[in-house]
Amino acid sequence: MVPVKLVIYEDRADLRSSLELMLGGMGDLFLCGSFPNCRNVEKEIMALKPDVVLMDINMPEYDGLYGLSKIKSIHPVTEVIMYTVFQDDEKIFKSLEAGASGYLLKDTPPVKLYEAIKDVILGGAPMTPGIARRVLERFKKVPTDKLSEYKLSKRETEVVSLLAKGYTYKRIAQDTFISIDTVRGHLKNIYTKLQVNSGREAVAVVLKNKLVDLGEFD
Amino acid sequence: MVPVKLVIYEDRADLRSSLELMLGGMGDLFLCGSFPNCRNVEKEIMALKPDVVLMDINMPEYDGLYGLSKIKSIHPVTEVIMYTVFQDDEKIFKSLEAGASGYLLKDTPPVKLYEAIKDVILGGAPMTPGIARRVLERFKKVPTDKLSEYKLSKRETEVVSLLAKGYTYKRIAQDTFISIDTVRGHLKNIYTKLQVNSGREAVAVVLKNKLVDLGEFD
DNA sequence: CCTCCGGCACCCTAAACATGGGGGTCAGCC
DNA sequence: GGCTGACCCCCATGTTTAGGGTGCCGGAGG
Repeated sequence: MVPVKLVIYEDRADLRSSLELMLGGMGDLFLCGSFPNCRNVEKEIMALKPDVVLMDINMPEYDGLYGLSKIKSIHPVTEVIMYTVFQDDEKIFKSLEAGASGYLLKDTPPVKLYEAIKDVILGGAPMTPGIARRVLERFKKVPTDKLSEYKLSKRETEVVSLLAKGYTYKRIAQDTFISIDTVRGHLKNIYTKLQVNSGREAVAVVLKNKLVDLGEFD
Repeated sequence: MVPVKLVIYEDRADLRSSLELMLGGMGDLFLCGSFPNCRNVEKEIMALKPDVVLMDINMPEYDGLYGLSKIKSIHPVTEVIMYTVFQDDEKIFKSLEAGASGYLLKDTPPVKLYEAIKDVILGGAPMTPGIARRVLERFKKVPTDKLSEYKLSKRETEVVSLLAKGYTYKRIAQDTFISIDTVRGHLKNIYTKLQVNSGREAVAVVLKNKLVDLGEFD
């Protein structure tokens, strides 16, 4: 198998050189570059076209999040593993939104680091256990699904979800085979229950709380 | 360390018994029950109060998703690892929404299975690499952040995000220190760019595509 | 230089909407 | 039987929106 081309971004010189030593020594890794910050990330990535980047987040000035989004915009096939001491949700999710393929804390033992790099190449998404858990937490449904909280009836849910599609009253009336006045009536009750007083507000509420399915778009 | 109390749900008798053998033999696991379906899951969980459940998804009648949600509602501290041949998104995300702490495919080698159980106890979230990747995909912002796709200007983005909060034109005008007619003007352009023709539709579009931050609600 | 575009402002009109009434049927529950 | 809640319909009033103009300014770029 062709060796995996690896690039490291890490500001602390001592840590960087030990990473170089450690990972560069692995037979099937080819460490083709390591840098203390992301100032020239675009040039570096374009020149080296690495398979995997190990990216520290906390670096002066041009930090890891900056580097990550640059990499993903100019050479998206490069897999980026975030490597940091930080465990705060904001950094985690910003990284994942920007397309990071893994997220490791710096207390990760070297062997695991190596495994993570191999893993990411094989289509995995290596994460420190605690991080993985955080990620899963995001998926949990809001307790009792709020729909019951607002107690919208079946018909009301139907109407409001059509509203959320941007339909006019007329269109909603047609689709549900009821009169436009009835639609109005339902909306009155819905607005009361949701404690809003405009359709747009209602749409915002139901979408934010995922009360309705939007289906796919466009 | 106190042994981890484990319960297995798996309909295939052969697989179930080999799991029993394998995992029961581990010194720090205490296999306190194994069942071919979730018919009596409530009674069983209440009686055994396991630390971890290894849950097959595909079982006749009372399946793993059913079991999972029952467990999470009656004894939420029990960690549930889904264990299945299925890799389809719907099952994955339904499981995670319902509170599963891990998701393993059945091709997972036994050692990894054991590790996963230990992992989940330590607050991890063991996942087959491919699954982890799927999960991360969900977090990715829509490609190039569509904002650029729709090419909304800064002001337009601002206006439309206030609109998404349910504000009226008047309110938006006040908040942005511009005239209400200007707000109207911006909205006209926005609607054109988003290819919609009502505020509610616009709200739906921006929320679905996560073009704006809604901040937290209520 | 001049043109384009974002941002700003104003006007008008017709349509859509929010809100307040007034009704009514039917099913389920005490 | 009386009550409640979901669902249905109609009317009237005033406000808000959508969509169509027109015009002015300033900065970016041909």
